[in-house]
Amino acid sequence: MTRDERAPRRPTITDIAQRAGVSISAVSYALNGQPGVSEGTRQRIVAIASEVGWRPSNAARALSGFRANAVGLVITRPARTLGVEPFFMQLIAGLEGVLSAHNSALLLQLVEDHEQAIEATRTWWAERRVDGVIVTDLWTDDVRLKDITEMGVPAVLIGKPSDPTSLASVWSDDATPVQSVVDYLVALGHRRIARVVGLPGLEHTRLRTEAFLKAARDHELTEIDVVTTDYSMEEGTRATRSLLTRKRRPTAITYDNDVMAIAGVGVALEIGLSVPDDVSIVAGEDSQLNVLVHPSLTALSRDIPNFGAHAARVLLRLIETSDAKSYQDATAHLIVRGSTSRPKPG
Amino acid sequence: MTRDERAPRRPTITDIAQRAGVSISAVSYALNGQPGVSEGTRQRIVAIASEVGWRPSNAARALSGFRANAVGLVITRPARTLGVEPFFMQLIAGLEGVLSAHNSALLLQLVEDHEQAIEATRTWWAERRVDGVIVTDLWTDDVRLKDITEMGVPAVLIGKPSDPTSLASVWSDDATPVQSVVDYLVALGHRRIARVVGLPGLEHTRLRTEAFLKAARDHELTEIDVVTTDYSMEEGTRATRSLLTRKRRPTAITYDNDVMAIAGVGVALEIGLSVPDDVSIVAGEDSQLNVLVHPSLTALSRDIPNFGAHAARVLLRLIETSDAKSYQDATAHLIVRGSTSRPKPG
DNA sequence: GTGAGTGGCTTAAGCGCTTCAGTTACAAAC
DNA sequence: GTTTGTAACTGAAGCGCTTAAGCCACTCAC
Repeated sequence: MTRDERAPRRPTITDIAQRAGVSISAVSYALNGQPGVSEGTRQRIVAIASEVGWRPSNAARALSGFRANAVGLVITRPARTLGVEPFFMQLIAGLEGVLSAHNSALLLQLVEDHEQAIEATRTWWAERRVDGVIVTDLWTDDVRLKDITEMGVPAVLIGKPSDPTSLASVWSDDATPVQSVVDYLVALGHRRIARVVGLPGLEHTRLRTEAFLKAARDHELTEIDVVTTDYSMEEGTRATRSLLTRKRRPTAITYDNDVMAIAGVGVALEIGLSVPDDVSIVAGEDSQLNVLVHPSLTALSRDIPNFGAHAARVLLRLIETSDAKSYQDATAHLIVRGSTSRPKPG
Repeated sequence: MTRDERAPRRPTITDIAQRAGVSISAVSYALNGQPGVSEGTRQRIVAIASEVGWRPSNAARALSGFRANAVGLVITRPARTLGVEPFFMQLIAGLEGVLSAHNSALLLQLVEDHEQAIEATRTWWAERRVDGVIVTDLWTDDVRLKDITEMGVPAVLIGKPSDPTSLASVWSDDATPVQSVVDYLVALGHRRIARVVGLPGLEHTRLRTEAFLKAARDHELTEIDVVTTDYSMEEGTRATRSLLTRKRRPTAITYDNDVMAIAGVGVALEIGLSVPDDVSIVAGEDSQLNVLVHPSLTALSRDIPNFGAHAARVLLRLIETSDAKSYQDATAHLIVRGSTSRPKPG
């Protein structure tokens, strides 16, 4: 296959070497800041390089034992829940900032299930397209961790894995925020609290639900409920409808994300209940969506871009030094807005 | 720099050649489906390759004149408007589907302005990290097109460029949908219609506004308004507030995206106006957000993943055959929901 | 004056793959 | 039985870069 004829041949270090009258090694040393060339020669070479607009060929660098200068992110979510979830875009924004500052590219792939995710990761790593990967949406007993460990690909997990692993992770405390939400609702006077949770297999779903149950026990709440969904609007709607049409409906519902919480508000209105008078709503993830709607939603907030930035930093460090150090990010905090209040007496 | 010692050395075609007792060329031919090996040998080689888990080194392939097997997408949007905009995630999902089926990776970069976007593209192309790029958010007289054309990087534009260019584009008719929205609103009885538009520099903003003005002339509407924003929720709020507090406020407002339309509903409620009784709202972009809120929003809908898929196909074709063929995608159509109705008489 | 550095450079090997130009063996053609 | 042709394979160059090893002054210590 021929190269692209339209574009003029891009300059290589050979061209620079010729123009400078030195060997290509000298050029390589000069351009990489390695010792082995005099300061004068280096400057001459650098000048020529920038004059001809030279850039290193990533393929050539990667081939001679260096990095691919890229990290991979595989997102495993059904396509329909993806668009509206601001989480991933924010995470990507955070990752990106750090990566591009380190001249690393971000490879993105969206897949439907874990098997495809593993396959994508395996391909990337086997083809040495990436130097490492970011793994999101950890499941309890996640099958991927074994594969990833075996592959030997540097990886940073987003979230705390359920089992001890040698893989590095960037995580934040899932239990405390849930606890504080329950404390808050109980303090307002709520006794019937329900939780609409995301995908049941996810480890953080488990952690949060556990924390919820513990908090309920602490407060001796007897009428609590946990409904499982897939994070989608539709299931948020379904879950809320089922909760709010019970004989003794909850006076407060907390959701694992923002999209479902908003769907929940819609259902309440549809049923003729007012938020927050008849039912208080708490979103488990914060985004602009929560302030976009009326009433604006009380939510657990985290700085997700920052979270992503941390993950990127840990991964780059891991790639660079093979030194895996997990990092605990800030804990989500409650932002009280208009969707929560004391329950109506009675 | 040494290779990663943790991982076992990955198999290369040399290993396969040894085990099969043939030359590496034979292996290369066999694995690429090229003529030059007998069927028996080919099968033996393929068997060994899959047994040892061989995958081609992307760097090596790229270096020997082949592709990088990746395409780049630079998204130029301020970070804060990105998270909530479902558009890009859907576009990415569409791109991704086609790309990964063709074993091409997607490189993603988020930048703040056009200069950074050009720089990112230039770097990717100069380093031959990508075989082509997708260009979104075309501006009127977009400065990038000249650079991109000069670079010679295969590119597909999302949207119709304002000036004739040799670059391929995937676009949909922007004028007709706007026209149909105005027709619809006028048919309902609206005479005072406002439009809240996105970034003023964007070409499709210009096209739509032009279409809006033309439609208004056609219907002899004298009290129309166009307010400029940056697509963000905040500016949507600001624009709506300014429109709805005028002495003669519009009875219908159309927005260039969904996020601002939702913000607009919020403002109406805050002012004490009812949607759609006092003011009808139309969102210019459809997503699940529109059905998430109450009332659900009448919107212009497009199949964005499909749009992305088309763009990916055109780009791959362009890369493959240097044959640039623009593609007109389906025109957005109006989906009537609860946010529009006849204006209150008076 | 010799030996031992040392700075500044070059040579060459090698990363994993593709591909062009042979080479060999063997069947078909005459 | 020689030529011709072709299928099946090998050799080797080359993609652009890094880097170990070598070479050649030249300086400095003794």
